[in-house]
Amino acid sequence: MNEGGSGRAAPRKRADARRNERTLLDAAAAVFVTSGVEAPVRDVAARAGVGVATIYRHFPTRADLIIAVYRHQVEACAEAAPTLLASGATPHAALGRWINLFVDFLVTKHGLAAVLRSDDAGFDTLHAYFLDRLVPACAQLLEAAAAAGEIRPDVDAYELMRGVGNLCIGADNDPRYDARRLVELLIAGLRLPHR
Amino acid sequence: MNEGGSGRAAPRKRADARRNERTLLDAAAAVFVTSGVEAPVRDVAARAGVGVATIYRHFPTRADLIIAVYRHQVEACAEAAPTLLASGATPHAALGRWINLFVDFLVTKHGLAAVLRSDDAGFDTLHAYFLDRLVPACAQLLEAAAAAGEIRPDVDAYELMRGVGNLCIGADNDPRYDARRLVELLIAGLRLPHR
DNA sequence: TTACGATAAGGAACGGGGTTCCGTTTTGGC
DNA sequence: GCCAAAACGGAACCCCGTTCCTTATCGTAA
Repeated sequence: MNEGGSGRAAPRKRADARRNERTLLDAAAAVFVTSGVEAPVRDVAARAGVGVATIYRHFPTRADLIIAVYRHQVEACAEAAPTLLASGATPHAALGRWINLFVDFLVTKHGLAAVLRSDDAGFDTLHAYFLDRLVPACAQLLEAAAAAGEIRPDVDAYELMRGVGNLCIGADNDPRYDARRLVELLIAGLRLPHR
Repeated sequence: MNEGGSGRAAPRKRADARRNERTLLDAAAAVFVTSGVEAPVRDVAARAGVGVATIYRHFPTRADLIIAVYRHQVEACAEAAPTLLASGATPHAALGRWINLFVDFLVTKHGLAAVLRSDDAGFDTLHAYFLDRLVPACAQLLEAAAAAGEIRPDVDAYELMRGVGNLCIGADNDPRYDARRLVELLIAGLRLPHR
């Protein structure tokens, strides 16, 4: 009875280490909800009842902790793309719904959009993960919509994802700013004038 | 012969203080160009050959220094709005050109867009200044374009400025990301389907 | 020209945050 | 139960914005 029997590569961690990893993920998730993604590392450590070094032992950088916390949701978002495409709606409608999923994800995570856009070297792995996972999903939708003649054919998935992410920055804590609305306008701007 | 004879409110600063203020503005401008707007205060002080406290004496917060450095260009941008409106083009074309001015300003100032969007309390005066100055200019263009039936009538100037500013974040140092293009798409999304 | 008070300067000091180091504790195979 | 390896905790370090306190400079008036 190894760990799920998936392989022998990982030498299996000690029991306390596994326990702490879970505890840390839960603590981080809780702190991120109340204080935002950029909450001090010390806060997460305190909430988990561990020392700061324990965080860095499990997650080499802040970015890795954030990735671990949100991995499930990012995966779900990526996997939603083909599902939406196959759901019968037009490709443009599927694109719109998928973008909405992404926007909802971002605006409900305080500060995540800002971190996603940070050019701090420490967040490179975070950028890479999000882009690797989501850009292909977005590209699939864009290609389908372009092939159907619904949108301009020259829209780059990377650029669009970056733009949408940027529009979501600061969408929390500012009642006068509605990121969803602006993203809708941006997506509307993609449409070809149908004639 | 007072200082320009505008009034007696300011007790006139000492000569060295005036000299240092100029020196600081020049140094800050130079440092911002090479290291970005978020360059360490100490770098600006070193470049100007003064102590850090001197910066804070002249500019109570980082934000005030940034405002002072870019004040001229922000004013010019704000004043361009009525000029463009009166220039004979359609209101929507004037809006497009004005937005381009704003975007060009932002993307050529490393990190300024990011700071403009920061929710750090220290940058409140910076936000207030930019918004106070530019939102009315933008609103004037939006109203004209809406009145001409060229764009949707329910677009808020504040929201649009925030959105455009957000789209400009990180536009430098990423050749795959073209903020101008995305902003164009966003502006295109404002148009009413003309029928 | 010099002396003196007000103004401004300089740099050390403080506080906060990310990251690392090292002595100590816990675990798990023998 | 013993011991080496693994993991832990928190102090330590570094960077950065901001403030404080001492020193230097300016400008004026004798």
